[in-house]
Amino acid sequence: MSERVVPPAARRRRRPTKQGVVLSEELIVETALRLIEEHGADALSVRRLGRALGADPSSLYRYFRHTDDLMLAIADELIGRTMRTWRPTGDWVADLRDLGLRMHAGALAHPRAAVLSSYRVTGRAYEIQAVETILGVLRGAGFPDAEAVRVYHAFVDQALAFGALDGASAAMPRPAQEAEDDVWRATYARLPADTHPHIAATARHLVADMRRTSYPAALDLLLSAARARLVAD
Amino acid sequence: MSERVVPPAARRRRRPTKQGVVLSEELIVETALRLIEEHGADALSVRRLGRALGADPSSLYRYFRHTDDLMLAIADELIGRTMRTWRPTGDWVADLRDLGLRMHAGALAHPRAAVLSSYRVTGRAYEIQAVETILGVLRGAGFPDAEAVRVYHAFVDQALAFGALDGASAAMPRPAQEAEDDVWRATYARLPADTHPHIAATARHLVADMRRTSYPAALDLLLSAARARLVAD
DNA sequence: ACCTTATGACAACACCGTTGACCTGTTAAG
DNA sequence: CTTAACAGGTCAACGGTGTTGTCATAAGGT
Repeated sequence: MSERVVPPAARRRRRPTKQGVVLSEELIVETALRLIEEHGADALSVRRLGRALGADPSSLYRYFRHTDDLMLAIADELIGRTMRTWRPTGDWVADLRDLGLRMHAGALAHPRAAVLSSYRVTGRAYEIQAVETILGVLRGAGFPDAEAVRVYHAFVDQALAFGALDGASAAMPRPAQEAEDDVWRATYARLPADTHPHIAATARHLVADMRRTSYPAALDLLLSAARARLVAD
Repeated sequence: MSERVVPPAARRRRRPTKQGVVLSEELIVETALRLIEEHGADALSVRRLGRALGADPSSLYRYFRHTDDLMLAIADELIGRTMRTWRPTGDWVADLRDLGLRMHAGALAHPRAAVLSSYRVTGRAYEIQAVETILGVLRGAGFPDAEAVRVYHAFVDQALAFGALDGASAAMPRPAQEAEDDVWRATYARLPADTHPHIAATARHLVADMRRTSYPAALDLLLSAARARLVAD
C-alpha cells in the first residue's frame, strides 16, 4: 500500500473503470453530493459511492486516504456553493444574517458533511475564501481584530452546529418526526399545572415553537448582541 | 421475536447472565456511560457493551428496541446528572450561563448521546424536569410566555449543538487534533497580506482563538441579547 | 519498444446492528 | 405441589460497513 494517494497535480494516467467511467476527485465529490441529495445522508458509504460511480470501492482510496478526507472535500465544495451565490450589500448585519441562513440551509441538506466541517478545518480553497470574506465584513464594520475573530468564530460555529443538528432532525423518517411532535402534544401539553406550572402555562407556545428550528432566533440574538457591543465602544 | 421489549414495570423474571450478571435498564445505561468515559464515544457499540456487561449483545434488545432507544436513555441520565448539581442563585443571567456551561460540558463528555438528544425529545422524567426549570427561570425573569419559549429553545439548542460539535472535536485522536492546529499555523497564518488581507491582519488571533471552543462567547452573546430585549419592554 | 508506476480490481478482515429460533429458570395459577 | 406460560438469556446468521494487501494492466516518459 505505502502511499496510496497521489497529489491531484501528479494525476495523469487516467484509466477508465471496468464500467467505463474515468474517475477524478471532482467526479467523486459531485457523485457523493448527488447521492446524498437523492437518497439521504445515510446513503453515502464508500461501497455505495463506488457502485454509483461504476467503480470498485477500493479505487476511491486512490483519491482519498479515508472517508473523513472525502467528507472534507465535500464540505469544501459545499462552502464554495454557498459563497458563490452570496452577494454582500454593505449592511453587515443583514449580510451576515443572509450568509448564516445560507450556511444553515446548506448544512441542513448535507448533515454528515456539515458535522465534519464544523469541527474540522479543511484548509482548502473555498474555506480560505470564506474566512477571508467574513473577516472582511466584520473588520469593515469596525470590529477590532481580536473581537472580529471572536465574532467570526461564534458566528460560523453557530451556523454549522445548528445546521448539523437540524439536518439530522430533518433526515429522520417521516413517522419518527411525527412521533416527536406527539411527545410535545401528548406528554408535555398534558402536564398538570400544579406539578409543572411553567410548562402548563406555555404549552401552546411549546407545541408551536419546538417543531421548528431555533436557528434564526439564535442567529438574530447573536448578531444583535454583536452590534450592541460594536456600538458600545 | 414479536414484542421484544417489556415495559420496565413488568420486569420480574430476572435471571443472571451466563457470567453471573443480573441485567437492568439502569445497569446498562451506567455501563454504557462508563464505557464512553473510559474508552471514548466510539467504544460504544452494542457488541462491546454486551461484552462489558458480561452478556450476549442480543440480550440488550430485551431492554431497548434499538441503539437509538439506548442513546435516549443515556441522554436523559445525562440531563439528570447535569440538573442534579445545579443550584439557581436568583440572578437569571448568571444561572443560565452556569447551566449552559454545564450542559455543554456534559454533552462534550458524551458526544454521541448529545448529538441524539439535541434533535430528539426523550419525553423522559429528567428532561421534563429540566424544561420546567429553565422555563421557570425565564418566566421568573419577566419574559412573556411566547418570548420565554423562544429564548428557551435557542438557549437549549445552542448548548446541545455546540456540545455535540465540541465533543466530536475532542474525541479526535491526539495527532489529528495537532494536525488541525497546524492548518491554522501553517496554512492560514502564512497567507500573504496582498491576497488575503483580513486573514493576514488577524492571523495571530485566529491561531489563538480557533483552537478553543467558541461556545462561551456564543452563550454570552445570546444571553446579553436576551437581556437587552427584556429591558427594552 | 521498454520500463515505471499510477490506478483499477479482487478478496479478505474485522467490525457493526439486528433478528429469528431456541432453551431454561422464574413465576403465578390450579 | 405441579404445571404451564413466558420473560429473558444465548446462539447463529444476515447483510451491511470501512479498510488494506496483492495483483494485473494500461498509460506515459524515455
